[in-house]
Amino acid sequence: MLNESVKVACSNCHLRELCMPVGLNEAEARRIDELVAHRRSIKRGSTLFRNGEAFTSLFAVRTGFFKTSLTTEDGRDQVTGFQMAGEIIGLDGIVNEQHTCDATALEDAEVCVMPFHRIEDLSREVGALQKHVHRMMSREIVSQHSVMLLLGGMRAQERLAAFLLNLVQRLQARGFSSQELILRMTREEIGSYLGMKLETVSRTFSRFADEGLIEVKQRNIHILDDQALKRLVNPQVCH
Amino acid sequence: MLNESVKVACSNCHLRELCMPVGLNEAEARRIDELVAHRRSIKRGSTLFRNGEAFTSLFAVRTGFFKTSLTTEDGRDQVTGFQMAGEIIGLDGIVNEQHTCDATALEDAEVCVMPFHRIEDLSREVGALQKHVHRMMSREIVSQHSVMLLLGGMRAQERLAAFLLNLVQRLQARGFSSQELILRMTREEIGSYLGMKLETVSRTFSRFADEGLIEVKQRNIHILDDQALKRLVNPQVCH
DNA sequence: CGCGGTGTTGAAAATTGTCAATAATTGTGG
DNA sequence: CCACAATTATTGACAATTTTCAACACCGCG
Repeated sequence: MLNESVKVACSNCHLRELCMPVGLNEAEARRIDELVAHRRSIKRGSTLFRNGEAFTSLFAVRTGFFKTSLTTEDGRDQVTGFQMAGEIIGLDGIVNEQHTCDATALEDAEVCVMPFHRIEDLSREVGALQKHVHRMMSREIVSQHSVMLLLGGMRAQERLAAFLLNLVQRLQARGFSSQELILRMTREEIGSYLGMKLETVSRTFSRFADEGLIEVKQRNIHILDDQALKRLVNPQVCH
Repeated sequence: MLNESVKVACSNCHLRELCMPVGLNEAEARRIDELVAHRRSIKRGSTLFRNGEAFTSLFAVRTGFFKTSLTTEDGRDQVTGFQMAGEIIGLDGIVNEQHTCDATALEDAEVCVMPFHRIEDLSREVGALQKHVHRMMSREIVSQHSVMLLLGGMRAQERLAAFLLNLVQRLQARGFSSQELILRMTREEIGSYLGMKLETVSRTFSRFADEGLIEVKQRNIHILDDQALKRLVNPQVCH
């Protein structure tokens, strides 16, 4: 018979390698379980938080798929990331104790709610957690550097190829196929993230399909030639 | 009579509001002083660290001006940021204990070297430091979101306007003029950061000058109409 | 004074965006 | 369950923006 506290325990969670530190002893693992206050369900299309809301917690995605996005005063919006199971949302809110973007569920989702004061308290005592928090934030910074590389220096084809490869790589780390993927976002959202218009995204998909690199059936993508995609991203290194 | 330990004390540093937590009591302030192992001078054009080097320390810029940049296998490079006095360099290295970019001095510079293990040890004891580290990293993440907005959705004019406004705003926070600035970087480096070619940067400067928004004399920029620049970045909000 | 790095400018080419029409798909309410 | 509306996706033609290539000017420094 399971009670609630067992149900939300990180120590039993199949995602723990993704969102929690590794190599904890049993006592530490038990304390880590206290981090998650509760779970929260978010329906597709609704938001986990919005720009301007008070920041209190980080969120670990348990199931589902999110986007984070900014909306400027003049109505443009920019998708800043897509998050899948095991990834952490909300780091932007720490600096001013206020969220600076919207986090929207692209399919029905569930997150673990981790009050940040608990994370801070506990990471003062559990060195592995402290290290983990630092690494999480640093990883975010590094991965945004890659996005800058993508947005700053690449053409539409290269961007989309890099995007697809990044998605399958993350899906593969979660036990999914490295050839098949279902896009949870629209062409417009992909375009926003990649700095191109939805029509260009669509055309580039079609072009990849024409060239036999992928098969596209709406949001289902079948990767036929991942080597060719990799060569697109990194033209020089063509074996 | 000053000894070395006084000389490198953060508590006496005029930049401490920029790079250190505020509201410390005296005992805490004394401990913070231990963070800085020493100072290091970097000549213009040489690097503070390079991609692949072991990460051991964060660096606070004391004087001078840096860029951070990535170089891809196929030789493209992307400037990921410019750092001035009081700003922190090296957060990218935390995740894999290895730097993932190059940090190059654009003018003769001096940095405070803060071994990261000391930061971690001390932030376990001094809550204000822990908070400060978290806020620094979160701030970096948020400001990169703005860069994504810039690279993803803006045209050349808007990008350059936003870039200039960001620079003067940071300079102003350091007590410099909000109309005059000297660019420490080449047009090519600006272009890399903003995702455009150096020729486009040059043309856009000339266009701003033609329209009376700025005066350009090589790397000296005089901002004549900051309101117009702001309107360029945020077209809708035109008062 | 000349040299190398840096910056400017022009003209043509390439890429991407815009606008518009149409198709496919999904969700909703009868 | 079907039909309709709304959303999402594809494609074409044309326009706008940016890049590329090239020539030349400028500056600082030995």
